[in-house]
Amino acid sequence: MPRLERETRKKRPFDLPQQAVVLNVLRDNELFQHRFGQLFREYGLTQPQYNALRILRGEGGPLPCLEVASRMIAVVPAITRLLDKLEARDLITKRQDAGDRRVWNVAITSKGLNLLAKLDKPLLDMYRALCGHMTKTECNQLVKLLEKARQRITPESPESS
Amino acid sequence: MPRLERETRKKRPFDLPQQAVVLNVLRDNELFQHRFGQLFREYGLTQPQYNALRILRGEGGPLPCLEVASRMIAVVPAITRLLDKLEARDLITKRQDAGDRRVWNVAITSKGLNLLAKLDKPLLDMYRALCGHMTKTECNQLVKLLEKARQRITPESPESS
DNA sequence: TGGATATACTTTACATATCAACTATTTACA
DNA sequence: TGTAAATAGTTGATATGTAAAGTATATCCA
Repeated sequence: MPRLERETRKKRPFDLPQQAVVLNVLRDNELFQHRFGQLFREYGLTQPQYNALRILRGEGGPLPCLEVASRMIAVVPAITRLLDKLEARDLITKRQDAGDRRVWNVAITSKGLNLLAKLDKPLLDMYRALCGHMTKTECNQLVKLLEKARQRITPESPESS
Repeated sequence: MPRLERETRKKRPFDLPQQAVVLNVLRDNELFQHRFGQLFREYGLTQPQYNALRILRGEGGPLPCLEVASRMIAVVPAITRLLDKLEARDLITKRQDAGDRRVWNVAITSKGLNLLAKLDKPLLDMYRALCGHMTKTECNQLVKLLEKARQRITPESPESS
């Protein structure tokens, strides 16, 4: 019996190889997310909060709220509340755009940058702890296949099927 | 620039191949979950609700609440509410165990089975729509690598590091 | 046999995902 | 110009993930 079916004590085999792909992705994700969630919480963050901050750090400057949302594959209303909470903790700033007053630009603060910096090393350690038993070649191969697996799905607008 | 970094407009390359693995798993999962969530909602279910029902159908008989939780990698309090809601909709039954009165056994009802049956074909279509461009060989290889990737993580008790 | 411990949940509280509906502002165009 | 449509974001309601604390029952063991 393949591994996932044994782990979940599933009685029926997979109907399709594609089904096995999807369910195994979901499974790995659950396990990974659980660990990362624990780490982030030690630093007073949740995963989505961390993601938003990391996007802003990577950008290096202000971004419109919806741009942050699209990079996170977050549904729009979720971003409003998430960013509001980060702003309330002074981890980001949120300012109305001068040119288009519908737009609110958010940027990471130095307090936010400091918090992220504290997480950099523990995160690298976590990556190694979770997947350090895989060789670089295996990792690259797995990444390539994961890229191909999501090829048919538009990343920018998940709702456009 | 590797694909995920371009998709998310990330400016820095990955520090580790293991990091790329984890982040690509999270990415595929987000995209997959989004699509499946939409499908389930058309049938009045959420993903966790569907999972619980599928576990009970697969089992073919009653299971203790916590057994359902462990197969879903759900934290315990979440299961209580989820199962209560399914019971309120008559999709499952929940009965106190005669031998051990701490235990509540849940089982899927015929109404629950009918609902799941309606989803079987759309789900197979979805698997094909998402990953149908991958060959069987690629799927199997990807599954093997995903299994290896989670090898170090105990599936039964995610909290036991 | 009785008290400490373990087990199987439940309850509460807070954060996020999701949809639907709404506000404010801008753009397109007749 | 002025009205319809599009865009950017907010608000409200329901469901789940998570931790912490509580309840009921069972088990261990001195």
